[in-house]
Amino acid sequence: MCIYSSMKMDDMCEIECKHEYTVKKVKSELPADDILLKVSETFKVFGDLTRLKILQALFRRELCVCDLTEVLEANQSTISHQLRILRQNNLVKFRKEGKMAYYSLADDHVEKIIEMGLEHAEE
Amino acid sequence: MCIYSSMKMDDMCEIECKHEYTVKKVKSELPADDILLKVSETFKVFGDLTRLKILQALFRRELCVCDLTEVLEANQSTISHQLRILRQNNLVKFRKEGKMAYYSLADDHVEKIIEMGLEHAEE
DNA sequence: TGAATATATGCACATATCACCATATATAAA
DNA sequence: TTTATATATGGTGATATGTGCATATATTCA
Repeated sequence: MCIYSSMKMDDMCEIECKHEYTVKKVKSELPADDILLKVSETFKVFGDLTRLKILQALFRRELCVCDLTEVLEANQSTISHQLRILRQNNLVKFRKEGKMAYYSLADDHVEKIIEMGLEHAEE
Repeated sequence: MCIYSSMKMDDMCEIECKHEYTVKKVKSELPADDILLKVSETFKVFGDLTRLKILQALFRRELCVCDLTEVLEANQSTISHQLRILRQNNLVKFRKEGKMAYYSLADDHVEKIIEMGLEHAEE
C-alpha cells in the first residue's frame, strides 16, 4: 500500500510503501542535491542548439565573435549573449586582441561529454 | 574588416571577414543541424534537477512511481510528468505489474554521459 | 458492482529562456 | 578628436518549461 507524503493524515501516520527499504537505500546513495544541481546546470547549457553549435565550432579551432556569427549565420548579439553563458559556466575562455575577442574551449572534458551525446543521438 | 550579414547593403555586397577561409572550413565541418538538434534535446532532458534525480535513482535499481515519489520527496504528478518526458526521449523503459509501473533505464549509455557530467561538476 | 489505490494527464499559472533591437563600451584608424 | 568597427549588454516580447491541482484511467479487492 503506497501512501504519498501529501496524503498523510496526521503526524502519527508514517509513510508506507511497498519498498520502504529500497527507498531508504536509494535515497541515501544519491549524490548531494547541490552536486546534482550543478550537473543539471551544465547539461542545461548544452541543451541549446545555438550554444551547442558554438561549442562544436570551437572544438575545431579558436574563433572570434565575428567568425562565430558567420559560421552560425546568427545575430551578433545572440552570439555574444550565448558566449556569456558559456563563459559563466567555465566552458569557454577568451583572449582580447585589439577590438577582437578570440574564444576557445576551456578544457577538453566538455568535448568528450558532447561527443558522447553525439554518439547517443546517432544510434 | 568584419561585416555581418545583417549589415549587407545590397545583394552585390559580399560578406567579408578577416577569417573567411576558416569560417568556410569550420562551417563545412559542423555536424548537420538535425543531428545537433537531437543532441541538444537530449542534453535538455538532463538539464533538470528532477529528471536528473530520477535517472540517478534508476541507475541504482528499478523503481515504481511510488518509490520515486518517496525518494525525491516530490509530488506524484510531478514525477509522472517527468517520467513521460524521459519515456518520450527513450531514456527509461517501464513494465506494468498490476497497478504499479516499474521504471528502469533504457540503456546504460545514459549512465555514462551523466557520469561524465558528475566528474566535470566535481572538479 | 463499488470502493480504494497507483499512475497518467489536461489545465493553469509562475517562471525561465531565447532572440533581437537599441545602445554602451572599447579599441583602432583617420 | 572624430569616426568606424568589434563586442557586450540592458530591455522587451514571444515562447517554452516545470509544477501542482483536479481528474481520468486502470487495476485490485471486498
